[in-house]
Amino acid sequence: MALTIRDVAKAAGVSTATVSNVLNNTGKVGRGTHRLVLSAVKKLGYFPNAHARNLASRESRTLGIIVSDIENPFFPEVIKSFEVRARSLGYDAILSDTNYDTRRTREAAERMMEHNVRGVAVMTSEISLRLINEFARRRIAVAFLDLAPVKGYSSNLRVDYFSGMKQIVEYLYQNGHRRIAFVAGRPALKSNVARLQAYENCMRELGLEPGPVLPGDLRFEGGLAAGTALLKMTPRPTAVMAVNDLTAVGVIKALTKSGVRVPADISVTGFDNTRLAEYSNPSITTVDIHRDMLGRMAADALHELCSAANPRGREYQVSAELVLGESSGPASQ
Amino acid sequence: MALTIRDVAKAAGVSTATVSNVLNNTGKVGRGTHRLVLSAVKKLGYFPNAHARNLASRESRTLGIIVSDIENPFFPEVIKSFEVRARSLGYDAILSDTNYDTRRTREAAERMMEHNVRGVAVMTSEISLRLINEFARRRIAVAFLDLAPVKGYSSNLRVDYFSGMKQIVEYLYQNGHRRIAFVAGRPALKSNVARLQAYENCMRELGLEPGPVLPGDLRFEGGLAAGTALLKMTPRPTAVMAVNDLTAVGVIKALTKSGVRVPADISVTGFDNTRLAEYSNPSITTVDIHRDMLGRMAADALHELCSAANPRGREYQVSAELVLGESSGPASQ
DNA sequence: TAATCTGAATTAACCGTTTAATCTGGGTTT
DNA sequence: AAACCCAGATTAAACGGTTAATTCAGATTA
Repeated sequence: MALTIRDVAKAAGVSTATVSNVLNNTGKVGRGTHRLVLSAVKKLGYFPNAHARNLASRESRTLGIIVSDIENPFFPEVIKSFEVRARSLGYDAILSDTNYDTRRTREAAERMMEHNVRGVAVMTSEISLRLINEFARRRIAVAFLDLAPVKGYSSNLRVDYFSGMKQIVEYLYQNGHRRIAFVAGRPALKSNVARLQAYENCMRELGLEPGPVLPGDLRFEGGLAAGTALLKMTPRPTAVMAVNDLTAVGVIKALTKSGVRVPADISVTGFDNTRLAEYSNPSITTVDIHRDMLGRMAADALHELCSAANPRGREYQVSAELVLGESSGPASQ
Repeated sequence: MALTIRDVAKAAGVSTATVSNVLNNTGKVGRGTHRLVLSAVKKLGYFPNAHARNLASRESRTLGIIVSDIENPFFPEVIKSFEVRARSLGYDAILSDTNYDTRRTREAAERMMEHNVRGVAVMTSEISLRLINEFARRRIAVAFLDLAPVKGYSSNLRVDYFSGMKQIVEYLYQNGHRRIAFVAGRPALKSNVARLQAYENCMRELGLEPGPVLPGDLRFEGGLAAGTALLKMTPRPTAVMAVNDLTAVGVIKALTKSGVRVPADISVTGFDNTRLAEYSNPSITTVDIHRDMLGRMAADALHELCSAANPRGREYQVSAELVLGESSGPASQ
């Protein structure tokens, strides 16, 4: 059917092993032959079959990444930097999306095994313990996002939510805010819980009573609902911290629709520093958690686990940084 | 290393061929044996190696999709529906991102060949004719987005920009707008040119002079610059049509920052109906081009090309539909 | 009863690479 | 000149599946 290494070998008048050695730069081939083979490759327009390669070589050169929702603006940047880094480390990268669904998560994990990945970055909470163990059994390296305690063959990327939340709370405090509400996400997600707890701890550290805490869903709609609920509260909070940017956008939308001004009447903050924070009107005060670094570190973590002789999982810290926008200001008296 | 079909065969006390036939549901295996094999598969936790499968079976069951930028909010939804459809048609799907870069586009195309895809959806303009021909030579089905004339082994998905633009222009016209500016995208992209031409034609159809046309880049920054430029114009347009939503957001940002009210002073419209249009404050009047349908149709188009005995490329139409938001209204006098 | 048929299983070749083991022949060493 | 080396090539056995060709046992038919 398509071109094979044999065609190239024949065209160059050498054996397939020689062609393979040229393509893999093993340094076992003389200069003259090397050139000869390369020119045959180019002339024929030959590309090696990735499947045959993967099958024949002892070690797989594929990394996988599983995210919950590619439409969530948090992920594309992570995915991109993961792929770029993976490629520059010599890996092929494959992506699966779970859509927050348990069945799809299982299918995604199975796909990773079918594709014989060397390692996989798991950036979703829906994954079951059974699958995690299955990865371990197959000696597939795993990098979790805010999920697992570090075990033998898995590392963990820990976003420093506490520091991020602390920066927001202190900033608001310095601007005179004392009643600071929080719009949470679904407690099923570990990272949502971590964010909420960080908020509560930071409030207490400053001698403030946490709350009110409103339920949300990480989505625009949840922010809208929370914003509407906020309007009915007495005394009304002077600031609202949302669990992520999208929620903050919803809150702002609900508030401004009712004639409440942001930030003159209420300050609103987000989290994640997605592009949305910048696009929003007013732009959102938020926390940058370096998503590109996150993707890169995931690839690095997997590479480290894969290449170490006696791999030990590590804990990676991803720092967070306050980014001021137009959605926050001094507390209204 | 990992489990193979031989392990399963041994555990079930049958040959590998039987296991293969069970897994592929060829219907050549008796009921009893079938059950026996399945239980062995389950007990061992076996998953077939996708590479070996792809290599051994004559026909590849993989489809690829190449997009220019996964961070562009236009694409994630397209990718998602493409993958879902591909999977339900029995294909594995792989994704590559070109980052608007020619070299990366070439690498993406090569990756598709290396992975021996059966067909590929090309949703970027940077692709070269040489690569397109290479696809044809290898009998790889191709589905283009707004790009190629239909040839033998490729189909084309044509978004009805004209209808979309017409709906916006007529809506603005009915609301009293006569001076309607346009913020374009980079002319290197076919779809940008199509949008611009549609705008110009629609204006002329209504007896209006097209223009001014401002340069943009499909990005927030371009919108910002265009918005700033607009403020200096006399007579100032009463409405601005942006080439996409992101640009519209930038335009709105620049205008409101200078105290110009949207839509009271100037109406602004976008295109694509990304979630951004909804999140924006004010929300954006835009055109929905059914991105989920786009992804699904791409997969369908490829499947059709792959499965037909004598494949003929087709032209697919993707309709467009006006979605009213808060960013537009009657023309200021 | 012998011949034939048929459904269900097996055998073995093949898919396109990699790679360990082997071969080859001219240059060094003694 | 015989013995030895070694860089540079080849040979052939995997890798984990699929599938056409083949075998086999039991049921059907003449």
